[in-house]
Amino acid sequence: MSSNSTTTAPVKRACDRYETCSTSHPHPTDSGDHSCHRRKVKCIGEGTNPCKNCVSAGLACTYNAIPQKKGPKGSRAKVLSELRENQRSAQLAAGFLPDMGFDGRALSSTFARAQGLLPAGLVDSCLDFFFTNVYLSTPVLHRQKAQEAAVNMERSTEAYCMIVALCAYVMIQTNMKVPTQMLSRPEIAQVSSMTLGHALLEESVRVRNGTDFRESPTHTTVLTSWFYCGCYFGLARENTAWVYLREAATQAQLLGMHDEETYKHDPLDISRKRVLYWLLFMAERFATRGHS
DNA sequence: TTATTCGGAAATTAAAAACA
DNA sequence: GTTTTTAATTTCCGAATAAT
Repeated sequence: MSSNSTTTAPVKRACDRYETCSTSHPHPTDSGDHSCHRRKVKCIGEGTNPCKNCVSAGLACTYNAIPQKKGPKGSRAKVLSELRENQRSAQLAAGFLPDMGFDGRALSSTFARAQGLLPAGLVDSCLDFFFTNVYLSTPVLHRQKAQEAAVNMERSTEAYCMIVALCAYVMIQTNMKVPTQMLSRPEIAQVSSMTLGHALLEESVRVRNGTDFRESPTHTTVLTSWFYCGCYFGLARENTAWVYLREAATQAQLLGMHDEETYKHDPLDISRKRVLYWLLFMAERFATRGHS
């Protein structure tokens, strides 16, 4: 923060990075491919354009990239919850504790989470897959919100069920190829992504049944039901799919998602909630006509 | 020898938590 | 409200490697 200007030059902005899109991967053909940022060298020249490095390399020099936002995202209590969870696991292993829910409630083993079914790496690749392939046609969830839910899933059953449902949806609907090195149990590597998706769907449904989510619906629970609906359609279990669609629509109604005033304070999510609500509304309409 | 690459330390920044 | 802490991104040092 306090750079001594008499002895050290202040850090300047390096000429262009790969892309302006925050989540994209570097693309070798981008004009910024040989920039100081890419080369990890000091951008020489008092903010001049072109900078001296680009001049000597005979390259175009631009400063078009929009920097990403810095700083923590989502809850910061990640480390603390990780420590708590480690301690809990150790005590569980030693047989000192009954299995507790991540919301602090005691869980019967019927509703406890399955261990090792969904490693963090797999969550990340499912999210990547979702936002590069599925999201374009159904932008119902903001990437940053999804990332926050993924971080919170350790301690929030609601976030856990939504993320597991999202992963199941990706695997069932798109038949995403699961990289085998991401699977913590070697025996899982043998099964198809459809089967793994089915297992994840059942896990999410089972764990959610241990909560009273119906009494306090949220955007997350609506999304979870929506993903269940998509999963069951993918599995050709249409009647179950319709039930979850109606559940999602009812929760959305209870939440007041039809009234944009209720979520105008959340600019990050407003368009996603709008899309989700209208998607549910139209699907419900379609369902009513189809069954009448 | 000089040029280039890239691991990672240090600097920077902003959000969350703690405090008054 | 302000301050502190934490966690994220960005810059670019300097060792390793490649090219001449």
